[in-house]
Amino acid sequence: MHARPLIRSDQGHASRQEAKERTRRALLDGALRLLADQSFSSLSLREVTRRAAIVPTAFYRHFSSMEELGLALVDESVHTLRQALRAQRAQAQPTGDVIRRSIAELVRHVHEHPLHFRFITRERYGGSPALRDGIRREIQLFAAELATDLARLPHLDGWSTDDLHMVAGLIVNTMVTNAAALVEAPADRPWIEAEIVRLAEKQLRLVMLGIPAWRSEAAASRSTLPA
Amino acid sequence: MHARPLIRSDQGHASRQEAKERTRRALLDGALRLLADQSFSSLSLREVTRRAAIVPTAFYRHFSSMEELGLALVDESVHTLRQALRAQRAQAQPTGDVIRRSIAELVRHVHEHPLHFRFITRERYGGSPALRDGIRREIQLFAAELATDLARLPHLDGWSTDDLHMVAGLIVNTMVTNAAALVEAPADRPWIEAEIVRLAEKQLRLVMLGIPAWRSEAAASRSTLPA
DNA sequence: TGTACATCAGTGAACGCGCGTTCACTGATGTAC
DNA sequence: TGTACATCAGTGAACGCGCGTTCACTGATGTAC
Repeated sequence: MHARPLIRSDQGHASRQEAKERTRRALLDGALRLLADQSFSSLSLREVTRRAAIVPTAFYRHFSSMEELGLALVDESVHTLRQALRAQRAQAQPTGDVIRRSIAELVRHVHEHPLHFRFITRERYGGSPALRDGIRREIQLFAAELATDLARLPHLDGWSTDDLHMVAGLIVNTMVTNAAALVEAPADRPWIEAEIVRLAEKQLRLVMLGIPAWRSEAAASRSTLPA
Repeated sequence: MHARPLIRSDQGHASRQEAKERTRRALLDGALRLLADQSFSSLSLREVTRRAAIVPTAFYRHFSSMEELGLALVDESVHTLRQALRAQRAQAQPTGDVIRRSIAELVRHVHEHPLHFRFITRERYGGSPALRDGIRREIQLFAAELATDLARLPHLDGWSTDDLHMVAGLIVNTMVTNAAALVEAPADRPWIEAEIVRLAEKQLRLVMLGIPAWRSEAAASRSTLPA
């Protein structure tokens, strides 16, 4: 009948809890490795637990369903990418070749976390509604952050919020599509990858060239209209 | 021991053969309807035959495997789209608002064949290697056809083949990504769809505005270099 | 035209298999006193 | 510090189910003569 103590002794450290965390990671990593070769919807709970070297029923100590595990994978896949892009933006002085540097960072990241990228790419449209929604939301978040950054560029002052979101969407779509092409490219023929990178750079440069023209068009139509 | 006759009487018409064709269609259509709610990899042979109202084993009279059925679906999904775009191109005089008209055609087509589009969108990255490859090939074909058309525009004479493919790739990627967003948009909230269309139009217009700038940049760098 | 035979789309029983989930359990780790 | 009890991650047997594929079959349609 005693109430359970609210304050735990902090000397016991975390042996049990650490072991649990290690198993959880083994489940996530095992799933991620299996997802290199198949879609999430065809991934079975038993396959994942086999990879993690636990019995199927122990799965439920960590996730209440495969879908919950899938959402955890979306979270961590997108989280690593967002961290990387934030880091890059922090050091972003617009010195010269911004486009080439952004793409180089994306390529580096795709190489560093190929399984995360493959997972996101595959499930962006192919997954369950919950997975798709999670990924869509994260991509929109990227676009929103990019729009905020764009708003600070001298080229784009005076642009409406709507136009900023439009161009951010175009850039993010182009990056995501090319990243998907990159991650699906056969690893044994590196020149294919180089070709994708080269074309992606050109595409983004073309978009950038459109920006000043758009601005003057908008300014022109604004100046001919009554306030 | 008689050789079987090489020339068949052509009066028997096609009753049996017609019935077989009807069952084949029932399999394809049943699969397509089921694919509105799930990915191809999680679609079972027995589900498909249930929809087509035949016994599972009869499936093999029409396809040797589910993968073969999947490839047939890719073929016919992309075929209808290519026909539509060819038709539009045939009547294409560059009168005024080309972008708005192209997008309107795409939207019309997405509405007319939603199941085909959803299937292509989902399997473009999520499917088996064979499906992905089939879809990738078809999209590249679109881009190549568009590049050929672009080469005829007065704006773009003097562009290199490589640059034409680059800009065609950018346009096709933007169209495909926006078409995917369209087909995944909730049908009960039509303003979301209108918003996607509006932004897609702006994005393509921005790309078009970049084209003259690109050309002069290329021309400039060419004129400063030795032939 | 009529008959005898060939073709073949679809049937239905059967198989072995991997699946998700239930349940009662074990035994090491953590906590109260 | 030592003891008695609580917690809980992981175990292992068992279940019912849908799956892909095999096989021998049926009977309507098509063909030869």
